[in-house]
This record gives sequence, structure tokens and C-alpha cells, in this order.
Amino acid sequence: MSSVKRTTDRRGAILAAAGKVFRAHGYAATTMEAVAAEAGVAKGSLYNYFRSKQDLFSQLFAEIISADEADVEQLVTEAIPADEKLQKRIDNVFAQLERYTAIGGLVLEFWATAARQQHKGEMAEMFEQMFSRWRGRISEIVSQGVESGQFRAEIDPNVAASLIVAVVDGIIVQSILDVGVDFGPEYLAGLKKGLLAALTAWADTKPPEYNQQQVPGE
Amino acid sequence: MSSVKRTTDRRGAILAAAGKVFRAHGYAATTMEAVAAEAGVAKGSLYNYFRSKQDLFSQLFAEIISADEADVEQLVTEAIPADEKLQKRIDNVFAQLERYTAIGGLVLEFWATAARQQHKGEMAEMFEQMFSRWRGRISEIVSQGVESGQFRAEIDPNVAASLIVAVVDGIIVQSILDVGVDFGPEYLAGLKKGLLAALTAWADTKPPEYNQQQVPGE
Amino acid sequence: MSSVKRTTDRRGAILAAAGKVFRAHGYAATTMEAVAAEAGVAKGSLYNYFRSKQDLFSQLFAEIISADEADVEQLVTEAIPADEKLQKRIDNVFAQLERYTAIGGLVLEFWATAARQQHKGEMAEMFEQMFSRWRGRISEIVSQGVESGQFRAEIDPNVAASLIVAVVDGIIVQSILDVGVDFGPEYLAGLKKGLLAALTAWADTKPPEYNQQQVPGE
Amino acid sequence: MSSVKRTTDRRGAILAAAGKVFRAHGYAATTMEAVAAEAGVAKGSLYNYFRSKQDLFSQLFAEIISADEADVEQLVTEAIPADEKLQKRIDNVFAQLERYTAIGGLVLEFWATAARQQHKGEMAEMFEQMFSRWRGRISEIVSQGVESGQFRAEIDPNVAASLIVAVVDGIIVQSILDVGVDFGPEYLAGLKKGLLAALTAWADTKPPEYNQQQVPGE
DNA sequence: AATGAATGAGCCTTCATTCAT
DNA sequence: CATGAATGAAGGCTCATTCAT
Repeated sequence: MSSVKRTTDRRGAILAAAGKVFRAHGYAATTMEAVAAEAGVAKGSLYNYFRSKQDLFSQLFAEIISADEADVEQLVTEAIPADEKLQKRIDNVFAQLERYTAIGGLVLEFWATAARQQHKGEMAEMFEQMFSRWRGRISEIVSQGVESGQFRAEIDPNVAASLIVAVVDGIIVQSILDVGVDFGPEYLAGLKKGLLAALTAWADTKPPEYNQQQVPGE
Repeated sequence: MSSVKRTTDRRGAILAAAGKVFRAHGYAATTMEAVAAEAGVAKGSLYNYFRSKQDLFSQLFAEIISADEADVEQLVTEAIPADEKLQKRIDNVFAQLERYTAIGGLVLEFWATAARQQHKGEMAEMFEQMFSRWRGRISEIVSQGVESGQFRAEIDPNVAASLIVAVVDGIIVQSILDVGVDFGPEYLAGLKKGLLAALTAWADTKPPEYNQQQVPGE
Repeated sequence: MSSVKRTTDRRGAILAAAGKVFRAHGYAATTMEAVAAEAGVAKGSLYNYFRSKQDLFSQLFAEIISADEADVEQLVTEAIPADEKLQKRIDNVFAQLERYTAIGGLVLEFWATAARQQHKGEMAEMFEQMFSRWRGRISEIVSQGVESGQFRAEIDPNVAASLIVAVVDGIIVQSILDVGVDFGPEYLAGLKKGLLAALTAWADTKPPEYNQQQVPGE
Repeated sequence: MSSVKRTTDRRGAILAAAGKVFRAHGYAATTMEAVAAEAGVAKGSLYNYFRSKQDLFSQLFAEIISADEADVEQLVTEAIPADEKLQKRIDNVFAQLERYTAIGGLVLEFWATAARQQHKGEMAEMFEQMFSRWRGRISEIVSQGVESGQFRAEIDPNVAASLIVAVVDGIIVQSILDVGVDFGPEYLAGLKKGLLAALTAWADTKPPEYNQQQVPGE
């Protein structure tokens, strides 16, 4: 019933091939020929489905992002305490760290090379939306926790959400760059404990004393 | 009076120009011609100082990293409490967010495009060292805090350090991607408070229940 | 009627154009652009048929050599006396002096410029084979003459063949270098007479007294 | 008395270095930098002695040719029979085959690459003169032999000389191209015997029957 | 829709030559 | 005369894109 679909799902095949090749070689070093070869089609055929290399990349990116949507959407609506929701989200990220690393690789790829030029606007928007959605969901969860009294009242859910997203992104970056961190159970436990502690406890801080430095070519 | 020798310092000029152009256009989209023009030298002159485009990029990257060294090194040895050290480091990052964003951009650039190809090994090593150093320093600070009783004893300084680095990196990434976050005083305060709370308080956590999903082209 | 298939035969056209341009300007001074222009194709098209300039040159050379094969091969098997075979071969060379000059030019070109670098081995082999074949054929003819009693028995067919090839090559070289020799009928006659005389007569010789001299840069 | 000269014989040093490098790498693949390095001077200094790369090559070539002059000049005037003179000349060539190979290599180099472009005329002239002189000297020797009755009267000294030069050139070419010939004593003996036989005997020949063939790009 | 040969703009790199010191 | 950094023209090669079949 569903197997007849495959016969001519050229677009999907190309997209999959593109994902593979872009991740392996990077945007710039990926040739349309390589994508075609991986997809098992002729070079010219690519242009029947995508206007250009840029376009292929953009659509691939959009595809990946939208696939991530449903997954997270459901979390917010579940009927469990906020702290468990957070932990569950973290667990998800770690369980799919490999997957997020792959996506993240494409993100970097994208940012670094493709986002410039013409599509800049269109792409920046995609990024912003993706992050907003993320942040929004986390923010809701934190709000729920604050309202239920689980989390401290002084907490600004938006700031907290931004920071939580930042940790996760930072972890993904470290994973992508393969920087020698062992993301084992202790790491995961440490992260969760730290996070909840930060949301339930609160500490005093000092105001900063600024100083500056130069970067070449600034 | 000390050194009127460097009448022009071509190498520095080229490096500065390269930093500017690479950051503006990305590695792949940067032409040697553009760098030369920006530096105010002839195209051929670049090759009197750098063997290739790759080499130029690598040396630029190395330059930037090494410039960051001294800056952070001193922090560890200062005679102030661990929590203040951490806050100071955070303050520094925020104060120089623009600078770190620039560096980070180059890092992404680097990872995404330049690190592949031949120099992969050499470059991966540079990355790993950079992160290790970072982590190492933070880890020392956390250790100091644990020893002095400021921070909770259960904390694993290495895990904590990794996480702290992750937050900071995540923030830098968000800054680079310009994702709509306002890194104002509240954000800074929120971060510092959360951080210290996490280090001084401690919470209970739940074990994860895993689930998986696919990425196109895997 | 037999093959309307090769509507354009790009490869052949490029090869022909390359032969023309290489001969006219030499390997180093020949640009791919010039070859493309001469062939009436776009610069990039050359690389659909030949991997590189070197490759183009090599294939051109191979083509020319192989074209020369059949021509000479038949001579050995013809049912005429050895002396006539030799004369016929000489006649052929003279009749096609222009052609051989062209080939020779490419050979010099080749030796002087292209054979260095990477393909040295592959190319040296081509040379050696070409010469061996030549020599082998002449050697056979001389052998036939010696066996039939036409030529003197003391003659070593291999040495004789080498020398005959040398004269012919020398003539081609002079023709290539355009050194002011008139290759008219008298010259041809003189060569043939001298050759046959040398093979039928035999003279006394003296042992050499050696002396040496220097070349700059040795 | 003569050793003070060396102190500043920069020109000679450069010339020697050029000979070495040109022979090793070929004209096109030789950089002025390499010549300078080999000569132990700075790149710019070359231009104090030679107008250009071409000029350097030309002067090197002229130098080598003129060095060959004296050597052969004396032979003609010696008071020995013509056949011995010829044999002596042949012996000389063989004794110095290595040297002639070196020169020949430069000749090919020159012809193949440098002779084109502007200096074509000047260079062609040098070639022609070199060959003429060669031929002239041999021609004289043959004349002497014909006059003294040693050689046959029907022989045209000019044609004979051309042919003798051709053999020698052919041998040098084979030596340069390193084509698998063993230039041992038998080869030398065979050459000398054949040569003298050709000059003292005489044979009947047949008129040629022409046929043609094509070269790609003609 | 599929194909893949053809295209040509564009880029990195080399190197002979110049010239200020 | 010596030096070597600076120059810039020139060329080989790649590859996204087009288009005739």
C-alpha cells in the first residue's frame, strides 16, 4: 500500500543523498555531481527538483528542521511536573545526541557558507524561528514550574529558557567539534542536577568590571 | 624608538585583512584577491607570507587563539574566591562577546570548511587543545571552590567545567547566529545566579527513558 | 551508411587541434585555451576528454605512434630482397619526411618538457618501445639479407639496425632543426648507396685514443 | 696568476648553475630562483648579468657551442690520412658521448621551448652555423680522402658529410633519449667499418615509389 | 522527466621581472 | 653591484548550470 510511493520518490532520494554528502564533505566541497552519484541519478536531473545548489541545501535544511517539530511539540502538553518535563527533554537530547550532532553539523555548514549571498534573509529567518520555537517551549515549561511553585519565583522564564537552550547548544557544539568530552551518564546526571538546582536555588552575584581587547581585522 | 624597523608589517596587515574578509564572506567565498585588496597589497604578495589560502586561514586562526591565551591564564592565579573568579570570567566573556563572536565565527568557518581536506588532523588538534585549556582552567577554579567549601562537595569539577564551557559556547553560538536573544544585564545576572546556584545547591533527578529518530541521509 | 554515429567526434577534433598547436608553439607555450579555440570547443570541454594538459599530450603522442605502426609492419613480410626493403623504407621516410618531422617535433617537445615531471616512467617506456620496434624491424630485414648472402656475414644485424635507425633519426633531426640541408634526390641517392655499400663491403678500422673535455655545470 | 679571476666570476658561476639546472629540469620547469640558488646568488642578481631567462639560456648555449670549436678545428689540419681523421673524429664523439649528450639535451631543450617566441631568428642562426661548421669540417676531410684516392671519386663530399653528421646526431639522440642501445666497442667498431665501407665501396640503388599518410592536426 | 555533454566564469597559484634599499 | 620583497599577468583546472536529445 505504501510501497508504490518509492518508485519515483526522486526528490526524497536526492534530499537524503544531499544530507549524506553535505555532512561528509561540507557545503563548498560538495559537488552536484557527487550528490547525483550518491542519489543514483544524473547530474542534470537534480535541476528538475531543485533550482540550484543553494536551493537544494535550503530545502534539505527546512526538511530536517520540520522533522524535529512534532517530536518536541507534544512534550509541553503532557501532564507531568515541570521538572520532569525538563529532565525528559534533556534525556531526549542526549539520547539523540548523534542525531542532533548531524543536524548541528548541517547548521554550521549552512551558517558558514550558504547563509551568505542571496538567501541570507530567508535563512536567518529559518534560524530565528527554529530557536524561537525551542526557547518558547522551554519557556512554557519553566513558567509552568514557576507557577506551580516548583521553581523559584524570581526566575524570568525567558532568560532561563535562553540559558537552557544555550547549554544544550553548547553541548551539541562540543559534540560536533569532537572536542574530547565524554558525554556519559555522569555528565548527563551532572547537567540535570545543576539545572534543577539553578532553578530551585538562587545565589548572590557581583556586578562586572569591563575590559576590552582587539581581534585582528576588526 | 624601540623598533622603527617594521616600516610596514605586511604580514600583520594581511592577517588583519584576512580576518576581516573571512569573517565577512566565509572561507569558501573569500578570494585571495579580496584579501589582497583589503590588505592593500598585490595578489602575488600574499604568497610571500603564506603558502596557500589554507595556510593563511590556519595561521590567522592560530594567531587569534594564542592572543586569547594570556588573557585567561592570569585569572586562575588571582587571590580571590572561586565564585568571584567564575563571575569574573563570565563578565569577561560578556564584555568581549563581540570579540568572541568574531572568533567563534572563524571557528565555525573553520570547522565547516577548512578543517576538512588535508589539514583535518592538525586542526582538530588545535580545537581540542583550545577547549582543553578552557575546560582545564575552569575546572581548577571549581576545584578551588570545592576545596574551600564554597561549592558542594559532590560536584565533579571536570563535569562542571564542561558544562560551564558549554553554556558559554552556547551563548556565543546564539550570538553568532544572531538568533534574537537580548544579552542584556538581566541575561547576564540570570546566568551568574543560575550558575552559582547550581554549584552551591543540588537537586534530585530521574533516569532517562530513551527513544530514537532518523535524520535524512543517514 | 556504416556509422552516422559520430556526429561531431569531439575527441578527434581536440586531438587534431592539439597536434597543430603543440607543434606550432611547443608544449609549454601552448595554452589549453588555444587548443580549445583551435578545436572550436569551450575550454572546459577539453577536460571532458582529457584529464589534464599532460594527459592530452600523452594521448596525442600515443595516437601518432600507433598510427605509424601498421605502415611499417607490412614491409617485413613482403616478398622482395632485403636490399630493396631497406631502400623502400628509406624511400618511405623521405617521402614522408614532413610527416616524420612533425612526429619528431612532438618527440623532442615531449622529451624536453613533458617527459619530466610525473609521467617520466610511462613516457620513457613509450619511447623505448617505439625505438625497439623500429630497430627490431630493420634488424629482421638485415638478418634476411645476411642469410640470403646479399649482405656480408660479419655484420651484426642489431648493430647495423641501430646505426641505420640512427642515420634516419639524424636526418629527421636535421630536418626538424631546419639546418640548411637540401634533402633532394642526390641526398637520397647518396644515402641509399652508402648504406648498401656499408652492408656489402667491409673496411679496416683503428682503435681509438681517448681524450676528455668539460661541459659547464657538470 | 690566473686564480685571482675566480673571485668575482659571478657570470661564470651563474652560467654553470644554469647549465646544471636547465639540464636537470628542462627550460620551462626551471625557475630563475632555482638557478640563483644553485649559483649561490640572489634572484635579482641574475638580471645584472643576463637580460632575461631567454637571454641566459641563449648565452649558455653559445658558450657551450664555442667551447666545442677549438676541439674540432685542429683535426682538419693534422697530417694523417682522411680515413684516420674520420675514425678519430668518431672516436672523439664516442669518448665524449656523455658530454655530447649533455649538450644535445640542451639543444633539444632549446629547440623545443626557447627557440620560438622572439629569439627564433637568432637561435636558428646559431643552430645553422653549428651544423654548417660541423658539416664543413667533415666535408673537407672527405674531400681530402677523395683527392688522395682513398675514397671513391663518385662521392659528393657535401652529401657524405651531411650523412655522417646525421649518423652522429642520431646516435646522440638515441643516447639522450636513453633508448636502450648499448654503445659498446662493437657498436663503435660497426659504425667505423660501415662508414669506411660506404666511402670506399659503392652500390646500385632503385628509384623510390612514393606514398603518403596523414598526421593529426596537419 | 532523464540524461550527460557542453559551457565559461572564476579562482588559486606560479614566476619572470622590477626596484627601493 | 647585491639583495629579496613586491608585483601582476597569465594559465590550468573546477564545477554549477544549461540544453539538445
